[in-house]
Amino acid sequence: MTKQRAVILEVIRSDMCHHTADEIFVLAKERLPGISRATVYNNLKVLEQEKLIRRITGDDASDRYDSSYTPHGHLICERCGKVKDFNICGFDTLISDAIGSGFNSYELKVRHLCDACKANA
Amino acid sequence: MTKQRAVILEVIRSDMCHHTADEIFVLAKERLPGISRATVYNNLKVLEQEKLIRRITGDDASDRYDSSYTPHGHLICERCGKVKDFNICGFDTLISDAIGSGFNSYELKVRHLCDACKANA
DNA sequence: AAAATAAATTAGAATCATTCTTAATTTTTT
DNA sequence: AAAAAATTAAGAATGATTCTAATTTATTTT
Repeated sequence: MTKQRAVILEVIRSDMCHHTADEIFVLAKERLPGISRATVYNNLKVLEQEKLIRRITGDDASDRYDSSYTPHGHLICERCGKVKDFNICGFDTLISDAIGSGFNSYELKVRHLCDACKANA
Repeated sequence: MTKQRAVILEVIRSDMCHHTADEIFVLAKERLPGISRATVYNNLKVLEQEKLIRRITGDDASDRYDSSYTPHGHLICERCGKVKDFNICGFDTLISDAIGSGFNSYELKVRHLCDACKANA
């Protein structure tokens, strides 16, 4: 656990939002001005392998990172793009009923219109 | 509905797999040798807006396209990247229980190791 | 049907996220 | 402290997708 890796993990944990790699790079740079983009990408990969964070693929081009590895749902507003977490009980059971056991993880994205966007639609 | 668009849709429908844009380009080119990559990308976007196909974001770099717009699960092999469909009954109910009604669509990806990859692991 | 307008297509350049390469630096082991 | 291994930095390379400008095709108007 190098100091670069520690800062990257802290950045991800210090905020409920799901940042992109580039946002994480900018935020890490504030604390470690010499840090390089490659280091951010390398460590994001390492941290995900170690199950300390989770990579989620949104609707836009760049991936985002979640401070929790435990799978859960992501509620994505189709208008403003905001991502909110949500939990579903009995979900693992439902999936293994459908496909049999032996899956490694899942990602669930639900698209909707958030309250704010619904208000001025 | 231009002939290019028709061919692209046919390519997607003629096969159970979920092709990447580039694969669709190559297959469309067999029937329409002059077709350009930009046309494929443009039409994939149009076809998705018209809910004739669905774009799915796999684990690898390029998106894939599904001949069915109706939401269902995708089973993705972590090693070879192959995508298989699966259906989950009672899923819509489960989601609306968790987040309330009013969602527009969802995407569910489950990661596993396919039989072929499990065999020579 | 000809002219005018609008929409779609093509080819390739541009972009953007991510990965790769190589050298320098830091950490760990002996 | 010397040697070996791992990590980092900087920027070049890659690869998927989007953009641009010119051309072609389709549609509408006269």
